[in-house]
Amino acid sequence: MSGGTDEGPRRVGRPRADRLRPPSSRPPREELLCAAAELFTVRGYAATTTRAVAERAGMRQATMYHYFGGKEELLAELLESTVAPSLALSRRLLDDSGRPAALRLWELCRSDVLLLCGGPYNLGALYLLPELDRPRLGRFRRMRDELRHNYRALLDATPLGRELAGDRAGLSLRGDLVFGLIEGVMLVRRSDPDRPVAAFAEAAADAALRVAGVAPAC
Amino acid sequence: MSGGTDEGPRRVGRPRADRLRPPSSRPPREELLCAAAELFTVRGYAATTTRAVAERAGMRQATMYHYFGGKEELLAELLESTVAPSLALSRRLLDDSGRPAALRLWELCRSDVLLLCGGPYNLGALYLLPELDRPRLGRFRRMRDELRHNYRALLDATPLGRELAGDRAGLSLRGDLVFGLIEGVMLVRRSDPDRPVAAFAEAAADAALRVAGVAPAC
DNA sequence: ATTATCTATAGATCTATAGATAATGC
DNA sequence: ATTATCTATAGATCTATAGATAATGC
Repeated sequence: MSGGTDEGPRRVGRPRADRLRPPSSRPPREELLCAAAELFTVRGYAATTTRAVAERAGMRQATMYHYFGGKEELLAELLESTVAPSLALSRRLLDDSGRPAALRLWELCRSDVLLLCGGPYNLGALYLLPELDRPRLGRFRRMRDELRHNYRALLDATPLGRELAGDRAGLSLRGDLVFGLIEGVMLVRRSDPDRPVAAFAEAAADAALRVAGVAPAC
Repeated sequence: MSGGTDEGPRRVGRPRADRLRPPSSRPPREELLCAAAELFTVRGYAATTTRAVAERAGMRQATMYHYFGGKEELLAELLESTVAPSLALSRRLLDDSGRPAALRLWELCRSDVLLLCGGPYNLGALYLLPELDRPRLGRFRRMRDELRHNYRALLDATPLGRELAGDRAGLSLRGDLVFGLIEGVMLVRRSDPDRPVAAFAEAAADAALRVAGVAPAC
């Protein structure tokens, strides 16, 4: 009879005051991040107080400062988690010169949409936050810039990309439109949150290639 | 020598305390809306205080309440101004059955992008505000829903639309992707604010038709 | 008299820190 | 002893209202 899911609170430190909810097996940092993700997307970043985040994670307001320096640190960690996997994939795809560039671009788009729409919260909606300009979010901004740059590089490696190599402005425009379409899926998701994700991601990737003008079958 | 631009303060009511800036010829309501547009887009809606708006408009915080019931009313008026002209145009285009539907859809896209990117502030960035669910913004939500519906109706009237008339899910998906691409221009604008608007609007409209799959020349 | 503005402020927050407390670990 | 949490709070806001004031209009 041992090994059940609820092995009782064997934790160090003063017990929590909130006896209403189960002790929760996840580490407190994760509980805070999860609470922040929900509140930032549903109520808004600036409108969310540190008290609301902490209380939803089952602890008192002051306790949050044991794990994070403030709201901004929570935001930075959440944002980076939405871009890191796509960035890593984009690097791998850039190196993999075996397959056609258009195909690799398609895969990046599909995977990026999956990431943006797969999680329980629409974290992509935070990309328009004016707070993104704050210094502490510099690392996220740099990651996103590199991702955008990698989209561009894949597009340039395409047959159409080589053809238009002289037309820098035109290529830049197409690249930004593709990137905008992919990140714009957060708007689509908002208008219809219950759409099946897998099929949607493929449809969005198809659309991105049509925008780029490199659709395989047209 | 009369008829100069600065005919002196001949206004009713107690003079403003702020002597530092010129009396400003525009009506106070407009000054407030303009200040709010800048602050909401640059600093964020929730992060902007009533004091900041009023002071930027050249008056004291309390005076704002003479013109608006609060921040939310400013937001509602700003948002409606970004959608009203496109909505009116979409109605006219739906009635004008003389020209091909694809062409009319293109025109709506172009005009919508022009509206979203033409003004001095990126008001489209406010479309993701969680505050949009508040009751006072119901009118804006309904206007935007009708606009989305009219995009869909134009797409349905297209040759491809008639062809796919049975595939409701597919059409809905394409419609949402088109609408998402157009509203997503605010993301593109954010990443490159100084792009020439007119050419960009046409390029975005072209891209929208490619997403829809009804591009004239492909 | 009417109007647009001002000053002052009550009441309600919210953040971040200081210091106490109640567990486990040794 | 170490740790995770708690309680309490100082200081800094922010919103919305009450009531005073300084113009013009008649």
